[in-house]
Amino acid sequence: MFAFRVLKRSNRSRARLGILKTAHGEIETPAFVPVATRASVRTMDSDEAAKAGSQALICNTYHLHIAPGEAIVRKAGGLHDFMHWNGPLMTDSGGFQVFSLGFGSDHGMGKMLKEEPERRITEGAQPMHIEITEDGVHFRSPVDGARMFLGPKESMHIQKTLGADITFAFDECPSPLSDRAYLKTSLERTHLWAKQCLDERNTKQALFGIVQGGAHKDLRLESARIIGAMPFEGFGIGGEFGYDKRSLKRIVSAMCDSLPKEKPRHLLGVGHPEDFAHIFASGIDLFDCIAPTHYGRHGTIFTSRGRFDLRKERFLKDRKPPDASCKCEVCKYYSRGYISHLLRSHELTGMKLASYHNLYFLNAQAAFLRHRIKNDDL
RNA sequence: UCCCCGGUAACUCAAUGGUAGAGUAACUCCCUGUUAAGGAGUGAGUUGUAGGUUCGAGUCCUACCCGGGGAG
Repeated sequence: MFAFRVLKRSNRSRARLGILKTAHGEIETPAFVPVATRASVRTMDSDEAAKAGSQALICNTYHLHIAPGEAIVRKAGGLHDFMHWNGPLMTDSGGFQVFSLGFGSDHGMGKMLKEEPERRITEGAQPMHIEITEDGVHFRSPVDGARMFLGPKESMHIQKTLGADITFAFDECPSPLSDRAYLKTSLERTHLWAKQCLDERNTKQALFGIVQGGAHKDLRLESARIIGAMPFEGFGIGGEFGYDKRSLKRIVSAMCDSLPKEKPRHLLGVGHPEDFAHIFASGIDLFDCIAPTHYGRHGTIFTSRGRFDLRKERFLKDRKPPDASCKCEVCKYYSRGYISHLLRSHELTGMKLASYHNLYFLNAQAAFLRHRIKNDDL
């Protein structure tokens, strides 16, 4: 069961309020979707993720295939039972790992750039540790070095076995260093894979196609037109959008204009809290980001007054809560000083408290922006 | 009182008589569909003190100071 309904369109921006229904419950959109790569929002159990305001989670096909393997998850009753999460679940296809374990690893960089790069990856280039072919991608297991292959068929099969409510088509997330020629070839491959994923679809799970195209608006629009014409239940928007932050809003807005209006759009892997308003105003319904847990474990908290690195010594004597205007349990009971002490001592609880606050803060930020759309304020 | 061992960056320790280094901590910056409880960078020293030998001493010699151990 899958349905998406737009409840309200803003007359001030492309923002829209909606409700997405799955067999495991509804999602009020636009919504932030926390990342639970290995079937857990890092440092938290599923109840805590829910308490922090999460409506849905997104797990990863590649990671769960490697450990514990989809067969074990299925025998445990499927992903929902396995991780004791009764709400909507998504699985990402492993397409991002084509980048992160490929060119991303080679060049020691993430998918976002801050300035114009000096070197470019050109057509025909291959990453050092993986091989990208027409059919899919050859990886080596980080566990035992065994050869493994992930393509559209394989990804869809694993995702079916895992049993999330929403699945994603297998794509190539191109490196931000890719030149136009590489991007065009990669895009054709991603479009081909999208079709092959549709051939493997099942009736129990929704399938979202993924739009790519890098920072090139024309390629983005071409991708949105091609993927948008395919019978997906929704669409993921992947990759990067240029080193200038304003280009994200420009490109995402343009893509939302050319994707089917009645279907949900999920912005993949983007979402620092200061960008939420732009993301909403661009017409996005769902988006996920590792930021709350990733930054939390590294000691950075997001607050209404900006980011703070609680590992810094000056926070040890700080008796204030992480964010005075936050309603989360961490801010209710614990001080920056305590969390700082735990983080500086490498206590796992410090990472957890920071992660939990961050997650709550981001979910609350999304709820607040939904409220603003409701009140014609966004 | 004597004997032995030691004293080098904030901490723990390196350095055949030839430019004093590392790890940790500190500080700064970074992290966006998790290769990440991670990464990059910076500052950091009268080598216990005072002499001596030497072209050159953290290193060898003498005295003293401090710490640890042993003998009596």
